[in-house]
Amino acid sequence: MSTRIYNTLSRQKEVFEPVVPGKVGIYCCGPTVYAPSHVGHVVGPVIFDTVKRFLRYRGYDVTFVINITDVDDKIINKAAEEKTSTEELAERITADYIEHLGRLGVEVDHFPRATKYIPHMLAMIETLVKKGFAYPSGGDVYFDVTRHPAYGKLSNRNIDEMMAGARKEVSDLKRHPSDFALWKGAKAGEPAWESPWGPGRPGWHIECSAMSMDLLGETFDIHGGGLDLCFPHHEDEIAQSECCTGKTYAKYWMHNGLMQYGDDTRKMGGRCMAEEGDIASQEAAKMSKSKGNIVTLAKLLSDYSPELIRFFLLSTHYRSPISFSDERLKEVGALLEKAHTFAERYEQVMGSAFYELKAPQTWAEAPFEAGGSEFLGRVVELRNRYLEFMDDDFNTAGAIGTMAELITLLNRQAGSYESSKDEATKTEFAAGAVVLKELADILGILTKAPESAGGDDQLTASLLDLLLKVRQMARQEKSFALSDAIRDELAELGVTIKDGKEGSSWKIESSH
RNA sequence: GGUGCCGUAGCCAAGUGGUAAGGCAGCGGAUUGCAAAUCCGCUAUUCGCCGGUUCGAAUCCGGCCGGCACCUCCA
Repeated sequence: MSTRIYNTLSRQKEVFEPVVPGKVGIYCCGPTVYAPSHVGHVVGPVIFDTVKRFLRYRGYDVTFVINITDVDDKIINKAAEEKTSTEELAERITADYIEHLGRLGVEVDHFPRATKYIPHMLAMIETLVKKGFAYPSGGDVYFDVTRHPAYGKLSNRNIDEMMAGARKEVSDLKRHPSDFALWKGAKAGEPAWESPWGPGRPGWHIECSAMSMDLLGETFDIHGGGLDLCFPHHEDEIAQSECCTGKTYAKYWMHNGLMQYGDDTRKMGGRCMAEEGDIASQEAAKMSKSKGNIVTLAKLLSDYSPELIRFFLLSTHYRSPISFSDERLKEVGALLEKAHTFAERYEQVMGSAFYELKAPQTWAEAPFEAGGSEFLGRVVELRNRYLEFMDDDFNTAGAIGTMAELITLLNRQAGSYESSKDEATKTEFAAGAVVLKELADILGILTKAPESAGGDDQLTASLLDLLLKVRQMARQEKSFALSDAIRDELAELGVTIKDGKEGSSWKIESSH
């Protein structure tokens, strides 16, 4: 069984073979920290976290890196606007970002900061200059794209064609219009570091090369990011890295589709956003503002559970664009709720929490020959289909489909046990539930019971229990008008009543 | 103009040569005092359009239509 990855470099799916057997390094381009995170900033992290989880399940030792760009013009401008230092602004936004990733279940091994890697970058730039791939010019240092024959291999472009479409003015400090800055001479008042070419700061792309190679090696496995970063950012990373080391930089390039807001197609997937001065983005911003659909992550996570956001992002194949809307979120939420309802049922049947189940963390530990009954045969079949989907370029949308089928199968088995009270049926049910947990762990969902919106306190719980007791009396006396009124009115307060064979239960629905 | 991605039911979404997964919504049934939850059944002769290749195509090729992204240095 082998995992295949769509590699942007070759524009086809390739069998995944790590550079170092048993180990995998993943680098994902993170945000420029100048404004609060929005939903687009977490698309890549959630996807690549899932890639990490799946590869770990497949037995690899995975290291996952997301960088933080904490030196940039946008940060400088924003800090000036807010009358604070760039350091303070960057720290604050970074903390906000990392906290949100944590809530979304994104497990990152390293968050390297650009400002901590200045010496690494300077060393690289010096090497590039020494080797003749870069040249100093007026306090800046530029990469000479004409010296790199493979320039354009990732985004499938050639420099001459691009010139035809060039629409911006070209700096006269450059030899070729496509040359890009490795180092930028400092202007007055800007954060600056000493360099052989005078005080300045790193260019846009060099940080990713320096940090990824330092943490993952000069040749590493997977480099990810939003589709919008493919050119020029990733193209330039490849050029400068491979010219510097003479080795292959990243083996597999994965690009995720961008988040879209309904009709408004403002891109949201990468670490950079359209400049405010850009006419197109002004219109987009206006449109978004009037629709009220620019959503910060903080706002989003106050309306929806982190788990739902994560599940939503995984419900579409990662290479497709994903549309953000409340309707879509609600739709996806229905399936997630079904899964949690199943978890409750599991607890009733087994007397222990589904969320606490210890499922196999790797493929090798999982008992693939569950054999025997038709039920377990079906479970294993569904697991295999799930894994085939994931092996095929991390098709989470397809995998979720098989999970939905597994839940239906498990519910049926639960019903079968509840009516027969047959111990063997129960044992099989338990084994099937472990498989569901195993598959959910790969997606990073169903890790804990959904948080209810308030009502966690003892008094509320006692009052609701009391209300249910009163209602039960009413039902026994067949005062259905009364019992229904209680149920209806509680429903309006967001409390759902379920009448089961074993008695009634209440549940406070979360806000959405 | 260049490069690339996409177009599958009311909606969302898998499927890349072998005869259309799954979810939401809807309808019918079981269950229920009625509900909720759960289960069962039904719901695309058809995959933007037109040609071609093939025994066979949503899947490959060509053309067209429609949507989107990127085409640089402070995106």
